[in-house]
Amino acid sequence: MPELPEVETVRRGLAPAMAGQRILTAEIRRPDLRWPLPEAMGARLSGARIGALERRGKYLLAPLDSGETLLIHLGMSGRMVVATPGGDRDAPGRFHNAAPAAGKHDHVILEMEGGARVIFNDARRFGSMDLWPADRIGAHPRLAGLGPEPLGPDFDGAHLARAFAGRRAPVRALLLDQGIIAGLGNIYVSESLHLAGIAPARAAGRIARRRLDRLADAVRDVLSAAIAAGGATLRDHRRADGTLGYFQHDFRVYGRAGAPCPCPGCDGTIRRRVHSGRAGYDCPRCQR
DNA sequence: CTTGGGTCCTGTGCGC
DNA sequence: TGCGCACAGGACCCAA
Repeated sequence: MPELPEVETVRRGLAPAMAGQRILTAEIRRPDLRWPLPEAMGARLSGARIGALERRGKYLLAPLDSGETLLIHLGMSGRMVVATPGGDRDAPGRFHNAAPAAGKHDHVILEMEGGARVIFNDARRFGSMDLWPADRIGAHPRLAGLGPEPLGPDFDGAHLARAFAGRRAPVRALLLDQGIIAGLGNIYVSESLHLAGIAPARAAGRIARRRLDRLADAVRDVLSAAIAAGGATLRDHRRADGTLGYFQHDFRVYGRAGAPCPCPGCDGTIRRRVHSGRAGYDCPRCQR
């Protein structure tokens, strides 16, 4: 499901229930995710107090007072759902009774000290969790190779120029590379390239520096707007608090094949093209 | 090193 | 209504 704006939205939604709170118990209902959950994860989480929730690219990080950091990746279909005793909770599962039933794909359930229940649900199980020493969290195999945060100070046109130099791969493919820039996925790559007026298939290393500046700006603008909208909601996905993100209504090209290009004065038609198994969207008229 | 393709898994929506 | 198939927001792994 989630790209950077959705993960950031999840982080903000989880913070009230998790940040500064102690985990009373951690129930592991299914350990075989993308990678097996770490040894004795339930015991290592139980009793630990969580610090401030953080995000790096598409990863959520929850530092614990045990000295370990809980690392979470939602994969394609992963969700973090917060259920509170008095409140309700969106599907799957319910939390109305004293003996709540777990949803079908609820793999990890955290009972928080404050009474909230935090559930990791992931139908496709492409998501993952890991525990890693906090003082070496940057050396985690999944984090060590990540590129800069697109909304941080290290990301700009100059960075793209360095990363793209000599590369003949389509710019679309390199923007999806988390080692070049952390957090973009299929949606926001299409959106950013359209906003920047750059064709997805263009060889990355042959894009003029000035246009890379524009691309960097487009990435930041698209991500910022998406975060402000609470991320995008496709299908039945919801935010941690059950509300819906609404950025999908602002998509310029994603999922809009056949629709007119939203650019003022452009009479192009959005098209859908499949590269290496992934669908991308662009306007052949105003993206060059 | 770079590049492209296959793969993991389940659910959903569409056309017939 | 049922069935089969394409497709889904990720990213690793491997062959060329």
